[in-house]
Amino acid sequence: MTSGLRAGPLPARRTAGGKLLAVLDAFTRERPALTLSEIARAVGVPLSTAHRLVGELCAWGGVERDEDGRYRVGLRVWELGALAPRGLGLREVALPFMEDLYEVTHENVQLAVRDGTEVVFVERIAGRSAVGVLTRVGGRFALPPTGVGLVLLAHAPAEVQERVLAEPLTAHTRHTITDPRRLRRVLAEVRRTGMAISDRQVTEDAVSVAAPVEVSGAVVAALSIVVRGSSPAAVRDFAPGVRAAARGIGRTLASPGAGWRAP
Amino acid sequence: MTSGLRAGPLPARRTAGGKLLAVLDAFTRERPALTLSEIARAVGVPLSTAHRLVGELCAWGGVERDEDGRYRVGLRVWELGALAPRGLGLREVALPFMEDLYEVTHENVQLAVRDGTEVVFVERIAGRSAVGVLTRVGGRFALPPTGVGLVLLAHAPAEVQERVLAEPLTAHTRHTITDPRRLRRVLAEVRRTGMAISDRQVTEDAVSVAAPVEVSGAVVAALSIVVRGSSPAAVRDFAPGVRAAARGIGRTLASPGAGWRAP
DNA sequence: TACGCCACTTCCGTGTGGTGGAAGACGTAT
DNA sequence: ATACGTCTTCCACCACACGGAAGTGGCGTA
Repeated sequence: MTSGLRAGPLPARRTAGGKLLAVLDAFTRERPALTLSEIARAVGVPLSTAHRLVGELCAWGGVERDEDGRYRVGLRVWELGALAPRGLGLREVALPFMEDLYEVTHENVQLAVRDGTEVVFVERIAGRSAVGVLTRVGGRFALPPTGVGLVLLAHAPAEVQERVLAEPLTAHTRHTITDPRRLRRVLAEVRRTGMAISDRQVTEDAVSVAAPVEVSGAVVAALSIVVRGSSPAAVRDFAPGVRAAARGIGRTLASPGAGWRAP
Repeated sequence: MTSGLRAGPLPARRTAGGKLLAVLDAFTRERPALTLSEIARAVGVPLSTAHRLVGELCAWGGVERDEDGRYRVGLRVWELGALAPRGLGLREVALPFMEDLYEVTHENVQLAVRDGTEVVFVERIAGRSAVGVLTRVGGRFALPPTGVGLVLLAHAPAEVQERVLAEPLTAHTRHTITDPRRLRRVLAEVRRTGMAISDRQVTEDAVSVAAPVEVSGAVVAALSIVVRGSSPAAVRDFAPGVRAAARGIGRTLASPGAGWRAP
């Protein structure tokens, strides 16, 4: 294989197209509605340039204007996103299995994929009685502290693992693993057992158990259950169910020639 | 208000950014995976130009490469789409109401918004026993023949209604309304009764009843139930439930300062 | 092994269209 | 009235997007 076009780091050059995409990047979960001036500031271009960029996106449907004159992400982007195999495609296959799991446990059920050195949550079923979790559909989080993240990291390319292990591990609670050597041992354990347990690494009262979704040997996603608890024992009983559901999703993805391959 | 930046028709000029967006447009539900050559052909640019455009999108995360070397819509687009208020935002609010409706009826429940002169389906709950429908989440359809479309069209700006009425109405079945004057009368009826019934206008065996989702007087979406049947009587009993659920969604959208305004 | 074909990748000189300063319109607070 | 902030339009300059051409690698055929 040649060097090829792979997902790289951030767009370095300030090209015309890069700026257009930078405009979209300006929208976040915290700031989903922006004025033109805010966009110009975020992208780092003069107002007139931002005006032209936004005009282009607006004509295409990538951003929409509400009646306050502020801009929001447009329907066209959502529509395109529905074509992303790791987004809606994955969700559609996984949802029935997740619902079964929720029916049995009535706890939070989460589905996530890896993007670079982060988890992206693709779907979540949350009960009212279930423990509150920080994550949202479409949201990101660091890999090491989450159950799904441990699974995805354990089966990630060595290069990704080293990149994560090289940087300091931020502690969210006093149970968060911050020692790289300990994390290495945990990852080996995850590979050996085919599941991961995150014990109060994200919040003080939540424990999760996660399992890999495999398609022809490659781990493409991870499924987990999050419960209130203070030790791995809180989720042990759920492990077989999570693993079974994850395998079911993987099997369904592999079967119907829906073009599912590893990223 | 000045002329301002509003969503316009297709991007006319072949600008740098326009081509970048055109690359994304090349992906459809029918062709969700494309080779570089296919993209170049679809966009109408030389291979070398396509290569650069795709490289830029790839670095950003807008497209991803599977191991066959083909390109697919990337996770970043899906993630951004999750910020679209009329996409995931709407879905999150509406889903509980839709599930309630499904629980009671066990028929297809659909949520849609209008984009230009088409409906875009935002969410759908389908039972196994329910009648088969053509629509998918993220899919588009003409306004006049569908229940949700009638509702959205009836409450659309006059300019949009005239644009739809000016063009010939394509018949999907022998029940599809093709006479503009009759459509006008139906739309008036929809406004008067606060609901729409589509009687076998899309397929020969399906009838649907739809109701508007209103936020502070503006219709932002439409909710419907689709059942097997051969006359409006098949859905009459469901109408109150659909209207109630639609009102519930509208109320929830309006309440929590989640920034919901008319498009 | 040699050849042809196809899909992809890289390079670089040309000229097109992206750029951003400036000026004006509009609304709102002082 | 005056000042400020936001948005919109215009246009001359020159960076950088463009695409032809040449090179690479894989695969099937002879």
